[in-house]
Amino acid sequence: MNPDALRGHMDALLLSVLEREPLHGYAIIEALQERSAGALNVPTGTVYPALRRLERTGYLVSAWDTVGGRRRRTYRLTDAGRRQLEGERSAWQAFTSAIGSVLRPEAKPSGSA
Amino acid sequence: MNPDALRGHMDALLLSVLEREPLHGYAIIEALQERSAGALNVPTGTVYPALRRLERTGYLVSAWDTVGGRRRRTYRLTDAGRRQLEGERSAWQAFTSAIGSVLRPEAKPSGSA
DNA sequence: AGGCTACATGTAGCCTGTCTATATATCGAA
DNA sequence: TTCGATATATAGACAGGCTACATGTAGCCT
Repeated sequence: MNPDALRGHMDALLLSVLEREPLHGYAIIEALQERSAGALNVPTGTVYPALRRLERTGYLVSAWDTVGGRRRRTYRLTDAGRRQLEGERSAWQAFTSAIGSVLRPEAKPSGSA
Repeated sequence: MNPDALRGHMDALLLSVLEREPLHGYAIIEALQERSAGALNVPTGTVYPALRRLERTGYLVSAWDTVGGRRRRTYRLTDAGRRQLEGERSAWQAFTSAIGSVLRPEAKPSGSA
């Protein structure tokens, strides 16, 4: 997957994966892989800064906890984050629809000139 | 439309719009708008450099001509460009499928824990 | 004549999000 | 004691789309 393709869609991905339950960064990366059947392999250097950015913006809040001696920072959606997720979903629809309508190979109308 | 969203998809768009017939830059911008029902408003500062890049790569070739006293640089697909377009199309399918499967709000299985 | 809009191309430089590479630390298994 | 998995974090590179600007023709309106 061309890395540039993700540009501008990471936020939607992260928000979406946190919709059902709070998760920590590492688990988010795994969830992304699972849900996409392996197609989305997002490096930590992308996810961790993105999560912090989303927290700074107010879409997420985080809290530290320790499980089995390991420290985790668990993120959960805020109300603003849920609203944002809805916006991201419709933006995604509009986006794929627009690109799709250009990319779709138009069958030439039968009466060719 | 979030400008970042286009990142990595411009090439596919340009190649696709040139599939049927050669066009010059200005006409390509109009074609993009028409085909996307106004959703894709790509500035000249994006299109012209991208076209040159695609020509440098070998997916397009250009030729100058003059119509009504105005100079135009008309681009057409090379064979490599057509092959690339096919690749872009399947990459687009894979991309939307991957993102879509993450974004799609999963209906919780009826028997909630 | 002057001004405006549409047509037409082009570039410099900014912006910013993703990636690579690296660092740190715990735990369990070999 | 070394290794892989788990877990977080940051610096700096990279690159492509965008803003803003520069240039010029044609045709219309007043």
